Amino acid sequence: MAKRESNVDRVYEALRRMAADFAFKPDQRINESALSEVLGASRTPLREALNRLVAEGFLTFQNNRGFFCRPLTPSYIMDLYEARVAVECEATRLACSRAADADIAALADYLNRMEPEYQSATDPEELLAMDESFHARLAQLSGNSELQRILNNLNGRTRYIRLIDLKRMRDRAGGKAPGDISAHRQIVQGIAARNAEAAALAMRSHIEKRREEATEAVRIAFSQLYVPDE
Amino acid sequence: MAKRESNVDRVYEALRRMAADFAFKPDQRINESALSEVLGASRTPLREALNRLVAEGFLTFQNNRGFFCRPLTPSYIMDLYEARVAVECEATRLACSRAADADIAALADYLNRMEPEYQSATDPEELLAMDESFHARLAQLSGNSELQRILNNLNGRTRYIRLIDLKRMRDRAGGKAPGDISAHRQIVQGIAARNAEAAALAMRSHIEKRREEATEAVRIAFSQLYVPDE
DNA sequence: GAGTTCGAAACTGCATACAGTTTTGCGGCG
DNA sequence: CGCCGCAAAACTGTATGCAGTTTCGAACTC
Repeated sequence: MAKRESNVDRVYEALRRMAADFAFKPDQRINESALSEVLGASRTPLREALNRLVAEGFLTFQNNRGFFCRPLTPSYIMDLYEARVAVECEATRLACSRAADADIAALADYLNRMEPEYQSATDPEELLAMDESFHARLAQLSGNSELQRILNNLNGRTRYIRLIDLKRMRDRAGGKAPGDISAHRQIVQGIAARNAEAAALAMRSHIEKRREEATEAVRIAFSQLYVPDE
Repeated sequence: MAKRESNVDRVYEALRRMAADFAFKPDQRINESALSEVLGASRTPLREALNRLVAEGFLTFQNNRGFFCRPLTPSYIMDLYEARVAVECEATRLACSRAADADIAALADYLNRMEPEYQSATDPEELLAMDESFHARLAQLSGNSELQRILNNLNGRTRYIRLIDLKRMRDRAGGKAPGDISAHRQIVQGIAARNAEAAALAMRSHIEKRREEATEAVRIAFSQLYVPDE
């Protein structure tokens, strides 16, 4: 048998994480030679991975000038959140009309089991992972793998902003997670009742609330990205 | 000054067209050496382009086995159409709430100017180009470049099926284009009236009608792809 | 004749090299 | 002091070669 994971895959995963976390600063040019040395691979597999990330919207590319980190602007983040609304609301509608009762119940159960952990967690990364997991599971109920794929991509690209947002919340008052899980519960209830409009509406307002928070988070992200170290 | 288009771009465009048109049969393995010779480029840029197409969902990839044409199944096409509903309905809603009157009027005007051409055209490729152009313009009205990007990708991946569908329509009765443009007109009217729900509903039923046709078209596509030549 | 094994051929994965382009930095000029 | 021009350095674009893996087919077994 052979190795299951190629060099390109490894490099791709590393880059994806770096790009999602803005390890490259917005608009920063990416030096292939330097990066290939850091990642322990030659430029050929590195460029293959970079090309994938361009296609996924994590990076940009200019002829004869190379790869760049995507810019970070409020309107870009807005666009991503609006796209999330589109994808997740439709996924919710589809889940209403075709998800199995057992699967809906399983999601509700998941929500219940997670609740204590969710309420007590303070680590933003952990909170975000749980939140993303819920939304991914919900998208699964739609039975549509394209919507799942798109959502996964959008989540990857808003991840950094959402983390900033969660950190901000943690550092201020502690009253955030409770409201959040109730929103999730409301969505699941709508699905369980097979009420597509209600469920989709709950999803929409849930995401739009997040989006408004995110706008503020972008400003903070800016300061973290441009002033940060030393 | 330099050449604006690199070799990779050229190869990418060629491959994208080939993939969209199923010049490779579903699940067919793609031979890099042979393909690089056909396209007049070495394997390095070819592989970079192939990687982009994998990220965009036009091809698949397996470690140590190479690139494959995506499979073609009814459920896959359904997924793409459902994703289109998600994206275009939300784009329509956004257009209602924020497009400039002038831009909406321009789209209505475009529809009017195109109508004679649309009514008289018989070439499926031409019809499809006009249809895609309308939908792309409408997405532009949303002011959301992510939705535009996703729509563009989805259109690329349903392109072949839609062509098959249009060919089928042409070969049967001639009563198709008229119904179509009226649906477009209805959507634009909804936007002009700033009636988001009506416009989105019109868009939804427009695409869902197409989707049902497409399901039948997939069956035809199968026969064309697996039995076809000689 | 169906199934198995094994070696050769074909193909992919990746490093490297070099050509062409862009960027940088320095010296001269206004 | 700033600006232009130019040459060197740095970087990207792509071809090529080789190592490792998979695929194919012929010979062999039952």
